[in-house]
Amino acid sequence: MTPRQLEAFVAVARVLSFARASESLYMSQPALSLAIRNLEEELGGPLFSRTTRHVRLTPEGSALLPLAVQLLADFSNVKERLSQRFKLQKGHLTIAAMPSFCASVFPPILAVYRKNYPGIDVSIHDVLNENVIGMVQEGRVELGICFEPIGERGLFFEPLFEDRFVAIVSRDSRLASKNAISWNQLLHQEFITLQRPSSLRRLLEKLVSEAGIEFQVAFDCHQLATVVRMVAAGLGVSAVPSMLRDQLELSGVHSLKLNAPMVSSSVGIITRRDHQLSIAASAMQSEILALTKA
Amino acid sequence: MTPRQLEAFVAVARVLSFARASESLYMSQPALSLAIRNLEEELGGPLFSRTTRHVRLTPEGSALLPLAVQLLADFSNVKERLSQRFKLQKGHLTIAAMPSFCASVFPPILAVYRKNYPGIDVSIHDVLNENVIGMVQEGRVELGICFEPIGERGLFFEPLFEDRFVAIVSRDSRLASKNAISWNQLLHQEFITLQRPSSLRRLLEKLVSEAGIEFQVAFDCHQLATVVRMVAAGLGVSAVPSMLRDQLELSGVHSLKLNAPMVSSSVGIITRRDHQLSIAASAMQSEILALTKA
DNA sequence: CACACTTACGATATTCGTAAGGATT
DNA sequence: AATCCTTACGAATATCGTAAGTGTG
Repeated sequence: MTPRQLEAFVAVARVLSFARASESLYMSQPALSLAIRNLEEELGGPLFSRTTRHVRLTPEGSALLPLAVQLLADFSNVKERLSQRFKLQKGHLTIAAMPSFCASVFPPILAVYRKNYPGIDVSIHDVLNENVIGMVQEGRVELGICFEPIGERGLFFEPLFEDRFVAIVSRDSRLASKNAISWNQLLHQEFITLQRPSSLRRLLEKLVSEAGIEFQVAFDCHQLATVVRMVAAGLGVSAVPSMLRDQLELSGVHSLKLNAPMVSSSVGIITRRDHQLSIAASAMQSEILALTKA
Repeated sequence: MTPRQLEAFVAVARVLSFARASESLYMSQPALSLAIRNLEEELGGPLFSRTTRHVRLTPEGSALLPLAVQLLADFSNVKERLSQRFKLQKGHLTIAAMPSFCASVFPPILAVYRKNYPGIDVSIHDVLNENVIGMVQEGRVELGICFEPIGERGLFFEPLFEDRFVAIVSRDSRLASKNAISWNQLLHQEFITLQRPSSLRRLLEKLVSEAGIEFQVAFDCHQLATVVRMVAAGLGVSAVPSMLRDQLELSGVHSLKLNAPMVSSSVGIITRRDHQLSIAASAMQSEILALTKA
């Protein structure tokens, strides 16, 4: 019992004529006769009563008709759904990214992606850097955007760009006129940054200690936005990822390049090494690569 | 996209191995490869990611799997249902029969039918003779059992037996010792029968008037059972269809043959002339014929 | 006699199985 | 080296189309 046979059956049942049905099926009338005959033999009895002059449904044929229509519709739906998925007309994508990325370079990328693939729904998990890695490892998301993980097995890291720390100071500060500043100069100011659980704080401490520079934290809090507001209010200075630079200028602080030692970290896309990406995810990966490398 | 291809897909997805799946599908492994390949090409993308050493479902393949399983189950169900219908293992039959038939010869026939085809549910409409004809004409039932209709177009009448009227008298009656009686003798007694809307009454009046015999009704009521009880109580006599004879003896009345003029009517099965019977119905027809002609 | 479905038969397309090839553990 | 999937090619099968047959109105 093939879909083709069911189509033939439905076509004949609709018009009650083998000849007319054969036209709509794009096949010869004898071929249609055989197809119906085979179906009848497989099911075990006649579906039509033919009197060479009239074609009528048997009671069993009447019983089959609605079932066949439903079956064909289901078949067609599944096929269409899968095809759409492959053609990226439908689908779902899960991605985790660290907040700094979500707040800066990600939105315009998402806009382009959504324009190119309007049928793909995207769930974005803006979570801490460590959680990004965890969610990818657990398979809860297909893609993750975070700093390069160290020593994590089973993950593949595709680098996007180097994220350097930039200094931020109040516009009223005497440093605001400068374009660049050294770590030593920066850390002699009142320093404001995030609290310990954050990866930014940990990264900052690790990089700074490796460079042999001492620093003291005057204020720390949870939200990066708060840090920025405090800097803008003249309470102190901070160092934040460079990818936030565009945002910073709008927030009323001034950003400065930090001179050597260059403290930077690689931002990239992580995926599970042993899992193939959905087409929706690999399209997103390509999109991110294209728009950040440029 | 054929059911065979879906079966192949599901089999591979279940065991994640082309080689093992090919065994359970009773086909060679390369043939399975091709089948999957064709399915993938039709749907527009890969369903499995093959690394010559591991076979894994792609996200799209994972999406297809439950759909394919459901589709195959539906397919199988429809096929099984139709086959059962043809094999008379499942089905439904609607039949209308006049009450006298239902009360006498029909139950043992139904018992045999049910024994032979336990999967067929039977809806019996025990309605007045005229309603039997109407229900068949309207297509509400497939079979009808009634007196031979006169002048009804579009119906086919298959005669079963001649139903003669028999006289019934009280066991205490002086007529109870006789085996036969004439209409004249019977109608000189207090006569009890059904009221006018009933076909029995109409038939009785018509036949008797054609024979030129006058008769007077002392009592009439709606239920034949009541008539019988009244006769048994010695209130009078009656004439009822001969097919009820077996029942009558149990009801405490005595039945006698009625001599000429022989008043009889043909009982048979009516069907719509332009409609084919379901297998369940034609089986019932054969059963009735076999068990009443004998 | 004309129309509509069935049967018969040759051609085509699809599917299947065997054999060889390639890649990974 | 062994295992597993793919590719290649010939064979079997199924399906289709043309032509002839059959029964009905």
